[in-house]
Amino acid sequence: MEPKTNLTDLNVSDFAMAFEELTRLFIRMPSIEKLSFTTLSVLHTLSLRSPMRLSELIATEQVTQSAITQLVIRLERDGLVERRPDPSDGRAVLVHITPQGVSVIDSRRSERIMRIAKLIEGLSPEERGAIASALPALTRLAELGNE
Amino acid sequence: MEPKTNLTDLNVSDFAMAFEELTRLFIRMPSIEKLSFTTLSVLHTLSLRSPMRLSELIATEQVTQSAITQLVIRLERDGLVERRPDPSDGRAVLVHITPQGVSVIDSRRSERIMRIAKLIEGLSPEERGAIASALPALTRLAELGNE
DNA sequence: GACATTTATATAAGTAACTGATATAATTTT
DNA sequence: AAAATTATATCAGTTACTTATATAAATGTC
Repeated sequence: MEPKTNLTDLNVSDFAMAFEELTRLFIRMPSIEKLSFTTLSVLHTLSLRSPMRLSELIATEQVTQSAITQLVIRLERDGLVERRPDPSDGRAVLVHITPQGVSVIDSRRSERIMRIAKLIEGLSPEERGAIASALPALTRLAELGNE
Repeated sequence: MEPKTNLTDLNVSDFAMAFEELTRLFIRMPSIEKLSFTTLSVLHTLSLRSPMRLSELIATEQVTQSAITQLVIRLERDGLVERRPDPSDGRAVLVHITPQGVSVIDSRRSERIMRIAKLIEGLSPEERGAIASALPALTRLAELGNE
């Protein structure tokens, strides 16, 4: 019998190392799309909540207001979002994700899921179980990270 | 007593969703550096193994050979790597990471570790334990992903 | 062992996506 | 109403990419 390690405290450095690798792996995964990282991040944000103002998008991304304005114009040109006026504020622009925009995110997600499934096949049932048990905690960690 | 869920099979879609958020969180984390994603990725690769040929770096990144050549020239200009001839092949260039290059990676890593530590404080001991138990499996998953 | 092919990198020219500075127009504050 | 603030757009300049092509060393051919 192996010792119960469930109460072992979490070594932050080990965690960071593991996630450094996983993050790289994750980012590289869906290699088909030709969209930049920032572009995909904006689309992803909009896939969680749409519409959003340009100013709200600026807060979530790490680029300037000018960059977001131009990026959203390109996204609209490509049919992935629509820009509409905000009835409650004549200055503002509400960015709506289009069905086509949603499908970009969805298809990337399903490609990622397929590839992850292949990797997971290489794990033992115990390893899979350990990850499954940690998922709720990992999800909560991500939530904490979004303030 | 809670049911033993260690043998529960891992739901890939849940896993992908959790990691989608964690990846975004992770990427945004060290916001100080002004280096592009590809640049940091090359530096990180070199922090794991140095020297490497340009051609090897091309294989690990998702940009063209031309882009890598230019990127490494910029990294050398900034003192983060050195380009030296390969004694065993007159065509090749060996890219060595410099101490300054290593320190870029290290300081990003420690900043990330500090921020993660803060987040982890918000988890319960049980949650921390669950993640700790999953770390070996997650590390192996990342290894599987690197072929 | 010259000749053709392949491999490793560099260079050139063009483009896309950013930055910083400034402009415009709507809203809010005084 | 005027002044200050906020939300977005525009402009000019820069950086990091792309594709196509060049160069030079190594390898394979006969």
